[in-house]
Amino acid sequence: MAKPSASALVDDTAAEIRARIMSGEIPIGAQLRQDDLAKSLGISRTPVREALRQLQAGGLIEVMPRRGAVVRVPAPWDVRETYEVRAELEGMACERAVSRITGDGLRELRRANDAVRPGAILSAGSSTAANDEFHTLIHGVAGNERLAKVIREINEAFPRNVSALVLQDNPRHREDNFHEHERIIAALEAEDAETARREMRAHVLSAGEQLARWYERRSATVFKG
Amino acid sequence: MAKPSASALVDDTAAEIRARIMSGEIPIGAQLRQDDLAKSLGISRTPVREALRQLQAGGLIEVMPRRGAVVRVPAPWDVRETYEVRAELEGMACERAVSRITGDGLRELRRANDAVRPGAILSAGSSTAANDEFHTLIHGVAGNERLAKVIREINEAFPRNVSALVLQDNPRHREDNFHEHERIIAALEAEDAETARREMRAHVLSAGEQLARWYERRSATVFKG
DNA sequence: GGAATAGTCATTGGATCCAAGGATCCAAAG
DNA sequence: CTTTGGATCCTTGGATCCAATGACTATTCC
Repeated sequence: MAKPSASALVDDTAAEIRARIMSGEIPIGAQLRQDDLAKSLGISRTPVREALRQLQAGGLIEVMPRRGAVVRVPAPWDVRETYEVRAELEGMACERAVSRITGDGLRELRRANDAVRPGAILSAGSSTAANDEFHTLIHGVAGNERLAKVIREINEAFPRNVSALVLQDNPRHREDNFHEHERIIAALEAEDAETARREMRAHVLSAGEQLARWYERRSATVFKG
Repeated sequence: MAKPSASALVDDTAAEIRARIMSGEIPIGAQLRQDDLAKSLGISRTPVREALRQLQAGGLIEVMPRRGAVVRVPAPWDVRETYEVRAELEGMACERAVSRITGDGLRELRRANDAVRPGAILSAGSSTAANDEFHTLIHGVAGNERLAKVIREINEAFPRNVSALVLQDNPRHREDNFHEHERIIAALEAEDAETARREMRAHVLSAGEQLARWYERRSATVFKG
């Protein structure tokens, strides 16, 4: 799928702003003033505006007419709904991967997952990186570009650093994560499509539930002050 | 899900251009010059540019840097991939609808489908309209906003008038369509989630196959001259 | 006569300019 | 002291201007 890439500058700008939000450098709920971003990137407001519109289409930010843009604060129910959809799609990808994956593919999955085995020393963010890699590998094997694209777009709806926090703060979740991945690999190896789909689905739903709980706790804290 | 709606003008512009493409007024493969669109809409090029970028994000058009935008010509394999994803999501929606649909909901579905029963007199485009309504009703009942949104976005990737042509030119397909809908309604009424999902999945896949074949015939014709 | 190159043209991309609208702050009145 | 009304300011949205680049054409050389 050849990316037409309308304009290098606008796309780069969008990518840069997205990265800053994903990394938490621009926090959830923060105001995004076009002039600030433009000066911070050394360009004029025009490409910034278009980039913001692109991010809005992805759902990462909200733009109120004449009132500016803010990084969207996901509601817990929205996180749950989104992860239900993602779970379905990742399950589909995993099922499709069963008949397509090779021995090399399985080895790669194991390697990606071993990086986060219980007891491993992890730098900040590396556990989400490994997690992302695991899923991306499966999307690649699934052999459906559109499917991969839709999942990617869904994942861009929420800041990535939050998922990192969820994993970092809870060794228990990290361990669960690891074992869920192991079960998925086992199902792929056994060529059990039904189980592969079910395990992946459960895995994503569980991750979504953790994320939704994190946002619930966050909003409770914010409301109290 | 409150739509932030960044700017009325840009969104309206995007909607207008999208409508023109969907209706076939702007044909597949046509060049889209910003200046023409701007003059045709009585506005400046700025909102047109942003609207085009929005349409590009949806995949309806392709923008090559410095070379302008064209209405994307979907490749048959792309149609098939996309409809596989859509089939999965519509199946999910249908499964979820089983436990949520009411008697009134079932009646509405029957009414929407009866409009296209074999032998009914149909005006141009009304069969796709009825088809769209049938699916939209189910999305509403499924009770997952994000799911409905993702399906909507996927549907916006291909011009709508082509689907209309596919149905209009083939009474046989229209009839098949009607019976597939009937089976889906029956499964919903019987509260058989598994069957509802399977029937909807098959229904969407079949529609996708027809659409892909249409594009195959089209490209064959074009290449011959 | 054909091909290559240079020059012109058309169209997009980015910057700047101007208008419009909402928020905030201050003052005045109840 | 509180509330309401107005004025000012800040930020975004749309229009216009200028630069950059790819396409088309004509001319010249082989």
